[in-house]
Amino acid sequence: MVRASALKPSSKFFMRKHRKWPVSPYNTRWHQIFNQNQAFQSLKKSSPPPENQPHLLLPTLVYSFSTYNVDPTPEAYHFVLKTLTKTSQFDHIAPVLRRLETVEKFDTPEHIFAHLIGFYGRWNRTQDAIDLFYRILRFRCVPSAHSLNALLYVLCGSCEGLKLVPEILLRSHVMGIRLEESSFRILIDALCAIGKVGYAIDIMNCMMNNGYGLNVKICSLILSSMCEQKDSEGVDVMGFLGEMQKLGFCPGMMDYSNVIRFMVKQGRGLDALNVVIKMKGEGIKPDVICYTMVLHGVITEGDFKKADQVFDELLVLGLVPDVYTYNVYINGLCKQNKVESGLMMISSMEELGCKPNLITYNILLKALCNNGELRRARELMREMTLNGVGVNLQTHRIMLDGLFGKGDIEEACVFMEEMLDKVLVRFCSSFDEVIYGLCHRGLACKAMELLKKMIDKNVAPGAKAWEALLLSSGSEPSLEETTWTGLVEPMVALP
DNA sequence: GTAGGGTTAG
Repeated sequence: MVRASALKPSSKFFMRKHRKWPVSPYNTRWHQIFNQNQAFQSLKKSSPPPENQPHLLLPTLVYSFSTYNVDPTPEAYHFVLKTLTKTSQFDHIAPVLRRLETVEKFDTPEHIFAHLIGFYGRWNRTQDAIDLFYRILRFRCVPSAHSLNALLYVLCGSCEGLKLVPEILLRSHVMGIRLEESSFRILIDALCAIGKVGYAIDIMNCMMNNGYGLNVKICSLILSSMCEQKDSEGVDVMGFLGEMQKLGFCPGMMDYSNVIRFMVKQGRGLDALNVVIKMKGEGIKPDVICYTMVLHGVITEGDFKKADQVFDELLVLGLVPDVYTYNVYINGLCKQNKVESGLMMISSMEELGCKPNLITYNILLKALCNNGELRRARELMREMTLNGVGVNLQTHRIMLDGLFGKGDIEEACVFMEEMLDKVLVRFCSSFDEVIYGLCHRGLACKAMELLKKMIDKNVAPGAKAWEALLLSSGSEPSLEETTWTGLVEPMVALP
């Protein structure tokens, strides 16, 4: 057969001129569509405000189309349903669906159901969403993964919903729906989000058994979820990675940084270093973040020689260490008791245009305090303020622990009072130490004074402070009954 | 199309 469009313009003209039966201008498909459009426009124009008169929407639809003597279109129904969902008119949805199901003859487009299922989900009406899904066939609609996915999104939003998934999947099979990659993806996402990585792997395997190829994003997601497992004992990340690589997975920078972080968290710094070696072998240049994590891991393992090698290597590769890298490195120096070298790093960093931050200073302050060099610690604290780096609770705690550790209890008390006046703090175990120390030196009165101040400032004393005070109260005649009740009452109100 | 991911202490 020759299509009209394939004919020459002159022949088309000929056919129109010599048609055997003239076509009625009122009965064409074109005319019907025109009328339906007119009816739809009139529905849109005259539709009542859904907030006040939602019950009038459906009659308006029926009226608009009957005026133009045409059947209502799926778009008109979708318009009415969208209007109702926008204003959350749950009760008025059912009659519209009923008419759509029993009166209309057209095949209802699936997207109408996907939209409604999503709407029910957003309002936690899971059962409504499920019921509608089961009803889809009755609307002369062949459901696909589109509406199934809409329902899966709803179910994956809650633990109770997730439990219903197996039943829904079986039912979908009966309904003739073919699971798509996107459906598997939704399930895997949900399982990873609740930490059920084992099940997520099962689903991925099931997906590949269904003829789908390896999906890089799903692989990465499962790998990163494995790395985030709280109970990481026995989690074989490298084993999984190897298996996936055999199947053609090419891990990227983020995959490897997840693995490195996992190793370092487990205290396996040298394994993390091996990951970097593996990366280089695969032609991926690890970035400064990977190196910083590995440096941290190696230092935690106490292998300072390796740490220096790692630091040199990153420089050779042309990577620019940033404040994180320097902090890790300086921390390593301090662990080796090379505080002077650490302090010198501050100047080198500044020369290289990398400003030391609060953490840099806290690391060095702690090292100085641990060495009993309180005077230099105070100097450094002044210096950091001058450099525009603010102190935090941790800074104060380091100083207080330093003063207390050096046995300078009087200084410690002064410092603690300063903290209570200046620093917003809810709890600080160092305060307990000071109170404990005072009690053990027979200075229970001073201890009591500080405790009162703590309670005034809404700072909760810990068990150690209370215990020390109770034990020393017997030998201290100055602690009267009223003092105790005065202390205990506000304590009850503490968080 | 890109970003994401890393540091003290408790």
